[in-house]
Amino acid sequence: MTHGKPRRSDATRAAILAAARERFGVDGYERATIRAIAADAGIDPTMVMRYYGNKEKLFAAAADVDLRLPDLMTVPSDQVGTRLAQHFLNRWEHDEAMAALLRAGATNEAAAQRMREILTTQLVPMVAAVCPDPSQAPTRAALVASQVLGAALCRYILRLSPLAEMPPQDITAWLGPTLQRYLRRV
Amino acid sequence: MTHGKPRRSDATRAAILAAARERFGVDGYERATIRAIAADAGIDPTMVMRYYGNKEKLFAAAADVDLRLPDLMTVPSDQVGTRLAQHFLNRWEHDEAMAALLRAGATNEAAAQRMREILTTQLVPMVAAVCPDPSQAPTRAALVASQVLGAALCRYILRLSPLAEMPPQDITAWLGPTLQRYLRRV
DNA sequence: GTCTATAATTCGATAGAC
DNA sequence: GTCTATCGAATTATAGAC
Repeated sequence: MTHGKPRRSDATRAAILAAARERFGVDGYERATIRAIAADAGIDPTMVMRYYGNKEKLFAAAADVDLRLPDLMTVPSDQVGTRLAQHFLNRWEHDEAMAALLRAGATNEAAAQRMREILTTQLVPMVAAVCPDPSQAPTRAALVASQVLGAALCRYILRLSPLAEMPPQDITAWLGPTLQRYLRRV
Repeated sequence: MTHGKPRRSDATRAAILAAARERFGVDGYERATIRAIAADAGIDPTMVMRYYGNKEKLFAAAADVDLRLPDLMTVPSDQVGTRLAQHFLNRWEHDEAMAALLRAGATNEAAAQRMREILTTQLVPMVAAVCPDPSQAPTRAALVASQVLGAALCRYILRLSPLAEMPPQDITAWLGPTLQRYLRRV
């Protein structure tokens, strides 16, 4: 969301956001401190407050994730499950904001609210486009979320063996048929 | 684990544990305070420290959960998935310690360690008893955990609609085939 | 824009009277 | 066993000098 004129201190703001995503992702909302985030970003803690107002707004900015869901209409209908599993695995591996949101959502109501919004506004419409009966989209999307978030929880947060060490393609092979069923089963 | 002689203040200890399970379950590890737990139990905060030493030990006592897994050997092999889904739904609905452990495990390393122990010592052996190749038990158990924990996360922690409001039997009907595949698919 | 100093809370934990 | 009082540390957030 680029405004008309880029501010001079956008680099500093970006450094703060990167540090915030990492800290919120590793420590969760409560234990991630403004001080630690500022230290990681190499600036003064006061600057964080100046730029983002308070801790809650900083988190909202750090956890403003876009699932970047693919267009499943171009995928053969018997492969949408595997394709979606691939996509989510890739997103989790490369975007720290995903872990930040998940970890914080477990203990912080505002973060949980944001997760519900993201799932409702991004995942549900995509599911509605590929599932047999669009009126079932919220239910099917919630089931997809339950498996995707559960796998991410076990792999990235709890670091449960052997799920934490498995190659992404192995996980995709297991989760693909599950998501396929949640998306398409009549 | 009843010792030889029951102590006089076991009622107080039990009240503390019940309050701790609720607070840890609702607030997570960091935001659940000794003061709030003591207030819920109707006693002095000092007593909590006296009985349990410190916050970490109190949580360990509150989150000492037993999955009470059923003996799936007595269940027809094509129904183990549904039977297991039923069991977990029932456990989540009736034991606050389950939510306490899940919520805390997301932000507290000690709690995550306890979850790994519980899954390794309780779930893996059960899976080994019913899956085709026992050497795959850790992998299959982790997949079962990913779906069960993910569903619990969405339903009880994030309160994601419509999963949060669905009747348990509807959820069982969806998750049963998934768990069946994770347990038995060759 | 940047930093020092500090206000205002809150928490876990302890000492000690009774 | 129970409670009062409090310590010491950590946190978010603000005020204000430069």
